[in-house]
Amino acid sequence: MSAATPSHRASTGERINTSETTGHLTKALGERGIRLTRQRRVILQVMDDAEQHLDVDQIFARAKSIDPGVHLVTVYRTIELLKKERLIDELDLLHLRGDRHYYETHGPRDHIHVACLKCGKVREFESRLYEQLKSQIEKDFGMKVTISRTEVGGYCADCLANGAS
Amino acid sequence: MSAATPSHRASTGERINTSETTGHLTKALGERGIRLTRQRRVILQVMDDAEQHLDVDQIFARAKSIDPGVHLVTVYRTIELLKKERLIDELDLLHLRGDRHYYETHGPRDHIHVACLKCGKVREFESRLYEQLKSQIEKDFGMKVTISRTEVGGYCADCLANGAS
DNA sequence: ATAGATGCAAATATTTTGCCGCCAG
DNA sequence: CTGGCGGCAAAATATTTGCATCTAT
Repeated sequence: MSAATPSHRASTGERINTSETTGHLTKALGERGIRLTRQRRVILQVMDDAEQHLDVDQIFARAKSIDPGVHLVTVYRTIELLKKERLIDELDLLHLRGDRHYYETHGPRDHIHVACLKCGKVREFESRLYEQLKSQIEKDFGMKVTISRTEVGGYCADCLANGAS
Repeated sequence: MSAATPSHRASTGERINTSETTGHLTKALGERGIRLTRQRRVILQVMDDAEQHLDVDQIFARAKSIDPGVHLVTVYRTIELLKKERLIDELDLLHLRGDRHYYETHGPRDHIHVACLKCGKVREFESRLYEQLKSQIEKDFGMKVTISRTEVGGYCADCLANGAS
């Protein structure tokens, strides 16, 4: 959490899924009085259990393997719902692999996605500087910031060592 | 329309097009030995003259009004070329108005796009903090950062005054 | 019971591709 | 001249919508 000793997450962006996180999305929707259908429960579980950002097809595939009766359209509709409720974040990862979108549960702290343009590895990064930056924007513009997304691309240490541009 | 008057650009992201910028893209491509066709010159001019980020259809419309013989496919192909040459940046503006992409010429300094979720106004923001943040990422990961995109959403001073959430 | 969700198919929207004739260098 | 480029149509992707049916509360 300090600038000098940054608290970025594990190297490929994995998330350790502790028991506290399990069922988080389901619980959150329930508390808001939103109907929990069988299909929704499955999709929410997939999102909660995800060790990293997933695209729509990945979510669909995992959901289907739990319950074959989940339709792709329902995945889209549920994602839309979760976005509206601000429970998940949407990423593009700089369109590194085409224009698809990726989703991940909205954690307690915003983080930056850092992608290697050569090997495609994506890492997460948190920094007090990022929080300061958002505060500065709020102050300078007199606005309330509710969403932010930062994606950074470049060449990672490994790829540089192997002679990337 | 204005909050404080800090060190960022004009309130709706306009760019004053000085004579130094004119023809910048055309010149850059020429110097790289890339063929300058009639259609490309038109599209490059549109991008250079743009006072703000444009989507593909806007670029197409402006190009057609200069030279009706420009095809949409050529716009796509030229944008792809410019992206590859790192001469333009691609934005999504947080998918505020759907999933279309916006493009703008890559200026000398990176800037952040700040969008109001209610009125849709987009402003630009530059900060030393942002440069520091990128340096911190480079140092911590031992990587070379070559692209970065930050998009922030919230409610602007005007909309807050008019009772936005 | 009933508002709201899902499934399915079809519609949209956006971007890419194959092929051939044409033009910038 | 000639290899890359643009036009056209069609394909590929990605996402949304209409409507009848079903279900969580």
